[in-house]
Amino acid sequence: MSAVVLDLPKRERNKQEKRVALLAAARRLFARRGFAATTTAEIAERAGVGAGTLFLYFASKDDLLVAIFRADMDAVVARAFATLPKRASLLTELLHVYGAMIAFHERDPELARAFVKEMLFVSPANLASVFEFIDGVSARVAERIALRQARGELDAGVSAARVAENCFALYIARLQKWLGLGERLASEELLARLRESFALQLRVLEPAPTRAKPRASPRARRA
Amino acid sequence: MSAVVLDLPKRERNKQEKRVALLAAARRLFARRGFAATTTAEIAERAGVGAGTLFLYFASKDDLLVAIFRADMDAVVARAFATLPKRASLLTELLHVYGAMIAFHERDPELARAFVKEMLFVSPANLASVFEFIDGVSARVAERIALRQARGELDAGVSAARVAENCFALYIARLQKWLGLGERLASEELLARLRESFALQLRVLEPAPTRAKPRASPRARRA
DNA sequence: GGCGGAAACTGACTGCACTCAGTTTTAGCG
DNA sequence: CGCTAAAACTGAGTGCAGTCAGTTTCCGCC
Repeated sequence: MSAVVLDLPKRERNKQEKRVALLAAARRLFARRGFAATTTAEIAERAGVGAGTLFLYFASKDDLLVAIFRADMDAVVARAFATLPKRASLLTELLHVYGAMIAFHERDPELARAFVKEMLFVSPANLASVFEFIDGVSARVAERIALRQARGELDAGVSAARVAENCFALYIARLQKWLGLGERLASEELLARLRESFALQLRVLEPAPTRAKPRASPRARRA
Repeated sequence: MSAVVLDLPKRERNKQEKRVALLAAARRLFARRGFAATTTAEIAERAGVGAGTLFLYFASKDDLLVAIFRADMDAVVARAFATLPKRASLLTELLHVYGAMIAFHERDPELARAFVKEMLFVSPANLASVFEFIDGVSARVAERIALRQARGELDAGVSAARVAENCFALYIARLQKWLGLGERLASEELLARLRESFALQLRVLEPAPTRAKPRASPRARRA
């Protein structure tokens, strides 16, 4: 009866196992049959629990989806930051990261649609997790900005954190519009639009002396 | 709407009347009982049509909500542009307009939540209507920008339309986050955040010569 | 007027997310 | 070890959005 907590109380362990089993079952079924066509009863059965038990672990079917997505997105983002192109511009770096996320969403548009629609309207626990994700991405983006500010390449008088925040907002808005359209637009098109939005936002970071001049930007010159 | 041809073929007229009756019934019931607590059967009954008929006019309950909201928002925006403060800064004008929208959303947060969640994921007809709304607001914002560019107050080398687009994106993202939090944040707080986001985006419009100098912007100077 | 066909309409029905009263499992304690 | 209470679990049940086979209404045409 020692205080060894190595193997947690049986209860806790069971709960963890069930949670994991539910997530795994849901992931498989969503991928195979699609989100809408998968019933919560199926998921519960595959996970070896009662139909009602699922709802002790996740507040809703959407909640479950968000929990799954969150984990996957973490991996996608981590990889994207690990493979940042060398000696690239800030804009290129941003598009590398957000492009990776878009590519991920593109892999399963139905899931992505459901996720993006629900992500801000889930249970408090998952909502916190979503914000954690957003803040995590923004913070790493802010680092990339701050790094250049420190080098004097970018105007240090502008808050890197705020710019990063705005960029995420621009990304989310564009992504939603794209998913809402239901693939009527190629993802390349989305990326191009996002590039424009980012470029416009990032302009505030250009160091004062050189800004006004029409740099090397021969595109995007409509009224 | 409108274009009420005096005697349309009876069929067309009946259809219009039913559509209007459904919208009216839904508006009343949503306002009284709330969105979730109102059933489509109730709406149909109040409108004097069969339960299934509702779905001949609106693809889903959400679709119906979006149709209602769209009309109301039009009025809100029109009024906001009609009451723009005189001789105010662009930022002030923007906050006047978007503030009016936020105030409207605040009046019935449950409806607003449902609307914002669904607006980009509705039937093609309503989706087009939503985009029309977004583009309409952005276009009028762009006008306000262009006007100042013409006067030489703002850098004319930046696309007013793009800036306006970005502003709407920033608004949507902030609004969603706010509604997702479920009123845990005061709307004043939301407005303050939006002001920051807008201010940062609008910086790109500042005329070149004066920009770098810490002009008349004593707030927002954190790392 | 009356006929044929199409468009509009209906409400009983279906399927599914989510609930909850009742049951089983676990943990703490003498 | 029982014993108790609470936590976890269950699956039959509930309510509702959305469907569809069958019915009614409308319209053009002879």
